[in-house]
Amino acid sequence: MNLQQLRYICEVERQNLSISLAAASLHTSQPGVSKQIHLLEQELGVRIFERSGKRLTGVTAPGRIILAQAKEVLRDVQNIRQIGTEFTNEIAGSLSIAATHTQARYALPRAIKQFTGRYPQVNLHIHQGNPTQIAEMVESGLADIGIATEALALHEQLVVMPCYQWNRCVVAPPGHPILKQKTLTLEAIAHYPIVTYDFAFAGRSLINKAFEARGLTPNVALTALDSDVIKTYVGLGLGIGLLARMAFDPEQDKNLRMRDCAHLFEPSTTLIAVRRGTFLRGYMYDFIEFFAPHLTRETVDKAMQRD
Amino acid sequence: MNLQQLRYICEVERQNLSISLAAASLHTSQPGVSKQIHLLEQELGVRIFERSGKRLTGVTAPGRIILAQAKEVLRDVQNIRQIGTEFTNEIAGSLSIAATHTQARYALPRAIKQFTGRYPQVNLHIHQGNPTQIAEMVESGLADIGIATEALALHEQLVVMPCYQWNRCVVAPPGHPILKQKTLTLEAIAHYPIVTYDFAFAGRSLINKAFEARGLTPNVALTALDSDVIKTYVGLGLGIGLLARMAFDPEQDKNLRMRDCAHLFEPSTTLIAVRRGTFLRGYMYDFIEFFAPHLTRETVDKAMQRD
DNA sequence: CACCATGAATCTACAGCAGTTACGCTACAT
DNA sequence: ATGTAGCGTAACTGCTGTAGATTCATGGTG
Repeated sequence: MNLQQLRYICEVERQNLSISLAAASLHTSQPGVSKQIHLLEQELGVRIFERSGKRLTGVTAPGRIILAQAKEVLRDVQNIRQIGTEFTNEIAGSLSIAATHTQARYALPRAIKQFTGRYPQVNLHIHQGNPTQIAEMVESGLADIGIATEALALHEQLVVMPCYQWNRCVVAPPGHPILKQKTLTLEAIAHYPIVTYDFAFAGRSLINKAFEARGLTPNVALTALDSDVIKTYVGLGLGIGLLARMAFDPEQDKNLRMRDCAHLFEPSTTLIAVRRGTFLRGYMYDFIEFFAPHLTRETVDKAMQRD
Repeated sequence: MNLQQLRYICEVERQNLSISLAAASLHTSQPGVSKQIHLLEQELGVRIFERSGKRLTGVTAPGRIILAQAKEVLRDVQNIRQIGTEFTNEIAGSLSIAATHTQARYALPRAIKQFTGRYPQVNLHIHQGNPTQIAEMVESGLADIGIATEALALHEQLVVMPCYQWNRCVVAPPGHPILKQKTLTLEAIAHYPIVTYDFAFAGRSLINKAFEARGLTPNVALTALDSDVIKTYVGLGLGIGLLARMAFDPEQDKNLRMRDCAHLFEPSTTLIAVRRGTFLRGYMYDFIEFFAPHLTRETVDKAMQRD
């Protein structure tokens, strides 16, 4: 058994069971891949792939387990490489962050600015996605760090740490009656058409819960995937917006007015996640600390230990 | 990078930084090992071993991390091999159990008997040791399963599951005054010289705690590493024995008499441990279930998932 | 139903690398 | 000072993995 063989079977699976595609993507020849896979299957004494004639048609039961382990091995090998570069060149490398739109747009910029100032030689990649996609990106190693408010805690492979709490606000065009209410209530909000987040995002479930608890059924006119879309439609007079407090910037959103409503909803906690067992470069620890100052290197290490 | 190189550096570390010994133990030549290690160091760009001239004198900081990861890789590779044999030949293989003397002598035999009846083709190894050694054996992969009462819970890498509870008994030669007491008390026990377990073992700390709680200082005449030694010295009249209830067998220990004292001490829980992330052969699940019937395959899997 | 396109296995030739043996060099002990 | 244990270097050998050409199996299509 060798690492090459493990790479081959993983790539073949990733390429929908095509040996030819896998060979191409690994810059090698199709017969080479074919042969190595056969050798591995022979050595282990089990078929990894199901075949009908000469086509690969599926993954066998043992194959599934073997593939999972093989991925584990390859990740660990990748880790060893990381360790090498970390000690050779502490300030260069790449950092890949997966975050939701709201995080990327409103929470990340400050940390990113600090980070690029400190580590100009680190290539930065920000992937945007919904919380589930973010969890998957971190799990698969496509992203080093994931930031979101939901879904992360469900994944066993992730080490999840709380960053900060936040709550919501109501935005409306100037002069809207909701802005004149003495005290803002859920009843008042439910009275108008609402523009807010899609279900997959930003604690949308908490919003619904609050209304339900009061026996109210809010009139949600439009759900959007990000705060900017919400604000745009509120600006168009489609209704009042219900969004993350941090997503409102009085400087920029001059065409809207905001009222805080932290007292109406449970606060949400933004989480940061890394894959368990991954070797974190020095600058990754620093980025985490820029983003959430209480998450020092020691805190993060402890969380990863605890698991 | 390849698996061979990782094997080499691990073995060199294990052999106290001797390349020659590592080469011998891996059945290859010294220059081959030397060369591969240099190649790996070159590829990673960091020295793994510290050298003074041509001698290896230590492990560098990055080396320590790399070695840890390398061991992880090798274990996972071993796992893949296990998966192969599991599906090729479900009933053959080997099972290595690490247990304390008391467990091996009194608790294991029944499960072992059932096991060998069911799986005659599985090679069985029982390693004896103190709880700390047992934990290390399981962690390093030297043993598949560890059974002990203490120390296991401290290791992060282990998945620990409770098996059964037990308590202690007093043994003494026939006619000893302690056997005639109407009700057995700690005071009565403390009145005689005691022969019991060494501190590392079998909830010895619980014994001390019970006496301290009553302000008693027991007169411990002799501490032993196993129950049989204790019984031997009690037979010689050195004092009364305080040992695990299951370690007294009226059939065999005809020269001694026993009094249960479950009411005097907190019960101890015997634990079973496997290394997290290890692939368990089918028969290993079965062994665990033979030993502790409530630990079904599902229960064990869940415990390993949870971590 | 025949034909074709696609994709995997087989065969052969070759290149590169791991492993071996012989030898030189360095550190440390006596 | 000298011997010895132990690592590195060099040249060679053999094996293993890779590439290219070809053959074989499958499934789709007119």
